[in-house]
Amino acid sequence: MPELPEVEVLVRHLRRTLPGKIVRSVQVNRAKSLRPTSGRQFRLRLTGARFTAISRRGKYMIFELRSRSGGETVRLLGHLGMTGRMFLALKKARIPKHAAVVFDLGRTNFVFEDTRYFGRLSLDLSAVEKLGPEPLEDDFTPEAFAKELKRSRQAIKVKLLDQSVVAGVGNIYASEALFRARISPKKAANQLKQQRIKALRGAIREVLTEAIEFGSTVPVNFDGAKSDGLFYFGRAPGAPDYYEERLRVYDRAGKPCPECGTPIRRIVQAARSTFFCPTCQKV
DNA sequence: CACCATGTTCCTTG
DNA sequence: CCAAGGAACATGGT
Repeated sequence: MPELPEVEVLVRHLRRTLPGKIVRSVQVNRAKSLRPTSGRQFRLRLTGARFTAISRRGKYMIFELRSRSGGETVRLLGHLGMTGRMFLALKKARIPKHAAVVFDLGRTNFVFEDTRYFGRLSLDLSAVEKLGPEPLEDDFTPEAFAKELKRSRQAIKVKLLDQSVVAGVGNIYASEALFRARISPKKAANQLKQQRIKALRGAIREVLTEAIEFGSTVPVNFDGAKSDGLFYFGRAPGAPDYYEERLRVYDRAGKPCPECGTPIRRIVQAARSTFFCPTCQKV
C-alpha cells in the first residue's frame, strides 16, 4: 500500500476508529516485524493500553497509547514496507495468513498484515529522527531542498527516494513528480537549476496532494481484502473522470505519453524501475 | 524456470 | 568521515 499518500489516508481512517479502544491482548505471530523490540517487551508494554492518537511522519505511522496505569504515554512506530496493511476486523473474520501482529480490542481485532514482512511495528521510534522535511509542510522550502540536492551527484530520481532529503516520496510518486516537472530522472541532483528545483518541489507537493485526495474518495475496504489494487491504479465508482489515468508514467512503459504521445520508457536506477517520457523530460 | 513488485538497512568499496 | 552501489530481507504474481 505504501507511500506518503497511502499512509496518510490510512492514518485518517484509523483516527476515526482506533482512539479509545483498549488492547486486551496482543498476538505476535512474527517477532521479526517488531525489530528491535522483543515480543515479550511489546506485549508487556501494550497490553491494557488505550489508543489515544495517530499521526504520520513520512511513510511512518505513529500510534500513541496511554498505559494501563494511566501515567505514561506509549508510542508505537509503524511502517508498511512494501505490502503492509493495517485494519480493524470483526472477531469472527478470518485472520490473514501473513498477519504479523493482532491486537485484541474486545469487539474487534486490529490487524497488521504484511505478506513480504518488510514492514515494522515497533517501540523504537529512532527511525523518524533521520527523516528529512515533510513535503507538504512549510519547512520543505525550495532553499532547503536545493541545499540537499547540491550535495549529491546521484541521479535525481534516486535522490528523491532518499528519505533524509524529503520524507515520504517513493518509487511511484518519484517518477510521477519528475514527469510533471519535466525533469529527466537521470539528471544529476547537483546539476539542477534553482528554477527546476522549485518546479520539482511544486510537482512533488501536487502529486502527493492529489493522491491523498484521490485516496480519500476511494472506499477502502478495512475488512482487509484487497484494499490497494483500487487505490493505486483504479478509480472509485463515481469518482471524477480526471482520476481515471491518475498515474501518467508509472508502470506505463510503451504506452503513449499523455502530453506528446512518445512511448513511455522504463529504465532501471538503483535496482528500481523508473518510468519517464524521453521527449518531455529532457532537462 | 525467469523476472517483476509501493521499502529500508547493512555491508563494501572508493 | 562521506557518497554510492549492491545485496539482503521475503512472498507472491505473471
